[in-house]
Amino acid sequence: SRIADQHRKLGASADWSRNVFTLDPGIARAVRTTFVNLYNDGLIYRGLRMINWCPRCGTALSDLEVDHVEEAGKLYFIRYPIVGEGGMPLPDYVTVATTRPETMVADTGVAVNPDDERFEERIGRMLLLPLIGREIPVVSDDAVKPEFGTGAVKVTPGHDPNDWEIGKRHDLPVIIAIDLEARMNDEAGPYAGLTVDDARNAIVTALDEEGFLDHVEDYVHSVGHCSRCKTIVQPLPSEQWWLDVRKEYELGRSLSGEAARAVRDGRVRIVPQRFEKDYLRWMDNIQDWCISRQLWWGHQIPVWYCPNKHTVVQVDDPAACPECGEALRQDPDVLDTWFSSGLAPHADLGWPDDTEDLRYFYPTSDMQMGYDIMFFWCARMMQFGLYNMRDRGLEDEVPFRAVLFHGLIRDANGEKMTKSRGNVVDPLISAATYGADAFRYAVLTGAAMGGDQRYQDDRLLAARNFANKLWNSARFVLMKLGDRQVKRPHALDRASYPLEDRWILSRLEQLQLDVDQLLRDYQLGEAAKTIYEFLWNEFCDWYIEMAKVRIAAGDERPLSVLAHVLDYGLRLLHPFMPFVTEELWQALRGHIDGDMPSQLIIAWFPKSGANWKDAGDEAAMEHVIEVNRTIRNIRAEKKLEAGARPKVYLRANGLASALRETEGATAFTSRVEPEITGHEAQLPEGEFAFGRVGDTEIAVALPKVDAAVERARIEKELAESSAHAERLEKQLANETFLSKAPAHVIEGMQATLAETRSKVEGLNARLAAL
RNA sequence: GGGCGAUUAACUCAGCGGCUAGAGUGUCUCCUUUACACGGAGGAGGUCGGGGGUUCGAAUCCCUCAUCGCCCACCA
Repeated sequence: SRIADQHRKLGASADWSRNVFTLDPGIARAVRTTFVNLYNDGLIYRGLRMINWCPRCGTALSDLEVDHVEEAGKLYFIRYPIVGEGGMPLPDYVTVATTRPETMVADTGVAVNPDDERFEERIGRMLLLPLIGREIPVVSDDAVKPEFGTGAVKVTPGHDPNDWEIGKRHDLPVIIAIDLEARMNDEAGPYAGLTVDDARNAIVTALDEEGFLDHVEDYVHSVGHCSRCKTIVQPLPSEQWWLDVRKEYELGRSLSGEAARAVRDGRVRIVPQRFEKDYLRWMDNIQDWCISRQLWWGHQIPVWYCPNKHTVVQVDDPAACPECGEALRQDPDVLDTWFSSGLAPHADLGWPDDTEDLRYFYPTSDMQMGYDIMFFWCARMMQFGLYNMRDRGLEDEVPFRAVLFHGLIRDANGEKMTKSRGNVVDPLISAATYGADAFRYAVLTGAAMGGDQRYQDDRLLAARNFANKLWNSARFVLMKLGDRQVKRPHALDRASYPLEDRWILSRLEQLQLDVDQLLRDYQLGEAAKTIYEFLWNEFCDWYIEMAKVRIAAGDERPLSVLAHVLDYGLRLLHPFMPFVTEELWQALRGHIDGDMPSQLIIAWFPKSGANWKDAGDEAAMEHVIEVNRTIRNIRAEKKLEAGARPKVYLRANGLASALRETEGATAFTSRVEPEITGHEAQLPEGEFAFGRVGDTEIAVALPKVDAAVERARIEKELAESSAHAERLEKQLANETFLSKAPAHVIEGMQATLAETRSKVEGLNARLAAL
């Protein structure tokens, strides 16, 4: 199918051998079995009730398939004359208010609130229905709100759900005046044959001409539309099949009750948690579900009738009526498609059969869907799963442990994508333009979990650039590997590795820890972004650049680190960007000695043992990076020639060894000639630009210095640093802060303050020297 | 009528109690340096919607207002 094709092209790593289709025989049997069980438990019944009817689709709809849209309409106030002795209308009347005057032809009563003094004497009297001439009674009913309209409401049991209930309570007749095509029928007398809209106009005009129309007010109210075709739905009484979701099928257990309980007691985790409230409110207030549809496509209801009014409800097609042997005719209606979808997790695994798949894979760990189908799908899977799996003794076993609700993708203007608007984006076109991996990454990181996002090309572009960056970095690693096969670096040999190796390996461990935690929290986008940042900003920007120096000098040890970090990086990124990572990994796998299966997709996912984790190494390397940034910053500000290789004096204390260890890298990546000394060392004669990182003083030799520009630069930096130091001092002088804040926060702040103070000192010294 | 979400750099979005608020795109300067110009180096750009409160400390928690969006509801 088209959608399966899209899923494949976007890299969904599904087990396609277990692909199922709604109308597959296995699912059909699950549907029938469920129906029959629910029927036998008395939860499914056929009944005449108010339904939502779509005149265009020609079918009943469930409440969920009706969209309520606010519309500017009118409230019509109509006078219904009171009938006196001998059936003559009196000059007195009751005025009712309605938004649908055309339904008055089917009125069979007028209702008022029993406590409404204004109508006390009217209750029980008869009214003469204008235009039609039928006599209808005034009844009293609690459902009427005295403060709305006139306090009197016309009762149309045939065309209004409320009135249907009122009518039942007062034994009012039901008149149906609107047919299944939304046209007036013979009950509408002179208006028969008109559409609902035309009838409304004609009736209002007639009422006005004959003096029955009191007045008209503007009124905004919501009108139900078919969610599929947007046609205004008609409330109609109709014989349909219903599922009673509140009725107990066992002591204390009902479909909605169990589905709500599973979430309340945490057996099912809803992510993000805020959707839990929506789910529970809906489940707690649920009404019977109209499950029959008058459509040609779907699972036909497994109910048969014979001419002698016998009804057969069973899973397998019956040959003849078991009671009288007459021929049977199957109910022509089909089930709401969500009835079968709701069986997904267990029916897909073979239920009602006792299959190995069902035993092994049920329940599903994580379920995922857009929040817009939470009630349609998630809610039904919960209900049916808990109900059906009782036959395995799993009455408390949920269909899935967690359900993730993601947001919707909107167009660049934030509009919902719809076929009618024509603003729908074909994911395959995006994938063809930017790559499926880029599409996946962009969509995954485009919004926080559960939030909607706008489809913007620049997000795709950024993701595509990342794929390209990854590709090129891997190309570099492979090029340097040549035909070598390397062993993974081993933490026991850590002392023999230089700082940058220890650093990137420590960072890689941290990445694994971070990704693991993020995935546990279902922060998929954050996990992807974290990997992106590691690979680009740490691996590519620093490690590869630094490794080049040693490789150029003939040192082969960085190759093992490069290969290992790339391997783990690809593994971590694979779930997010399966295509590039698999492709690159295929090229890489032969170069690493160790557990390298035939495909990345089946390779284990890295999980940190924290063997390389070393805070000291990370801090030292961070220092080196900052020193380099400062040097480059000075280069840029001083507008030094790109090809110039100025002398740089680094006067350091604590981190002097780290700087020495990475001296070659500094020389290469920042294009300078560094000289690392202690603080006591004297600078040679000449002009310098100064910087400072921690307790490392940086002096970049310059051709000549513009004192004014240098002073301005230092002053700006001084102002920022002083302000920062002041804030920290103030905070650290605060007794309450010191007593209440956690120790690590205070220590961190003290360290920062010390660093900031020495920076200020250094800046002041340089300013004085100028 | 209830409920939820959003409001952070020019744009699209992260961050959701702690150390000078981040990313991508765009923009400015420099660089065709031997993986990558779909690139590299550096920079500019934000009183985190308004107002109040809680706290040693708030973009982050509470209240309130505003604007936008969504969901639910038998709104004659």
